[in-house]
Amino acid sequence: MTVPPGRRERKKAATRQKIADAALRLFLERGYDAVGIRDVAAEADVAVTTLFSHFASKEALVFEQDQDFEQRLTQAVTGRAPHEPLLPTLRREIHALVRHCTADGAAPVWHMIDASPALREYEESMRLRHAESLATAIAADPGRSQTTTACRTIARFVIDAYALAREAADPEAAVDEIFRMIEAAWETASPSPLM
Amino acid sequence: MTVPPGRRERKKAATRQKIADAALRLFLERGYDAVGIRDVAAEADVAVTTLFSHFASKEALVFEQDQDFEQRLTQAVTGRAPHEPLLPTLRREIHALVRHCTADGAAPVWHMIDASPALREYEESMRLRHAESLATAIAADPGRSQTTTACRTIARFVIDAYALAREAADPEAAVDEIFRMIEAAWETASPSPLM
DNA sequence: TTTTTAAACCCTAACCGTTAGTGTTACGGT
DNA sequence: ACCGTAACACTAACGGTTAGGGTTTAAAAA
Repeated sequence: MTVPPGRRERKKAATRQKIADAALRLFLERGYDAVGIRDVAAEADVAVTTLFSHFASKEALVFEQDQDFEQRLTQAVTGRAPHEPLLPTLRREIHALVRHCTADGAAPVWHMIDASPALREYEESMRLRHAESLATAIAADPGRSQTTTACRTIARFVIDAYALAREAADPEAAVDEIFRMIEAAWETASPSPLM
Repeated sequence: MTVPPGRRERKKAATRQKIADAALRLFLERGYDAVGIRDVAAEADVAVTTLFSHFASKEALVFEQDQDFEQRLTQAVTGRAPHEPLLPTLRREIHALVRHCTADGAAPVWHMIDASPALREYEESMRLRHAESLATAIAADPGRSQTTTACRTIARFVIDAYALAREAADPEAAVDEIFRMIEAAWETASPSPLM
């Protein structure tokens, strides 16, 4: 698998990267709102239509690689050792993700995101999609008997944990605090106790 | 209070209503995406700029009166009888809101919303704002000692309950199921037990 | 009352993200 | 060597949104 990619795919990847780099550079230099799509295309030396064949929207230029987010969460669920409990696994993963985006190098980018309502909104709707994927992964987990609603609820709560922790004064501690609440909610949704 | 409003304010309110009515009529007739802002303005017989002085965006035309949502939730918290527990109050309110928007008359509008990604996204970002207001209201509740993070978390969970219940097969039952989970989370966040 | 202020409204023209239509180039399979 | 097609370019437009600048009229000040 992963045969040596041909010249074609390498060129395509290079173009995509060139666009993403140009976009990030301009956005950080002049501010997201002050940079137009036409500016980015010119800086990357591509046509506007080409830009949009690589990125679905202006906002997507900023969240270039955040399909990882979705995959990491669902894989944490589906790919964990058998009998390993669900929520500690998710907590560890959220910890890692929060740490990743509160790292020093990422600060300017997140500052830019927080400053733009359009970007905040986009990020939120991204997270909604992530929550749906996560809910599906949780519902498919073997040896589990919660309702569909409970699974979707927990998935939302986990995504909320990420969003809230990012904004908290002490993100790491916030993850733990919120996950204590989620654990309690999850146990309540279990069909066994007192039945 | 509420002195007789002058002619000016009455005219303004009438214009706003005329725009909202025209918009809803056209949207339901032809579909949200097939109707342009210029169409709505023409139907309401106002200038496009006037339309935008009453509504911040095209999507806001659809969610015309949903500031109620925010106020109902925060007032349910701040205006409840002393010593009345928080979560049952919120559960009752969410029940009412879910019932309201799953009522028969509201079906066409919600069908339209579900059919448009732009509207779904807008609604979600609206709910984020609602969650923030609710979190503030909860945090300001007297005789309570949860952390800020816990309050924001619970507020999010409550808003999630609304969103998830709306989409569930049996919305009323879903509200109860999710609130059982939220209660457990809330108790875990209380600083008293086992200390 | 008269005068003044400013809110509500109108119109035109544009800005900006995004897309359709239509070619052109050049890689990759045959 | 040849053909199909993926990647890219160019132009022009569409649709939401805003800026600029003007007119009317309710309401507050004189």
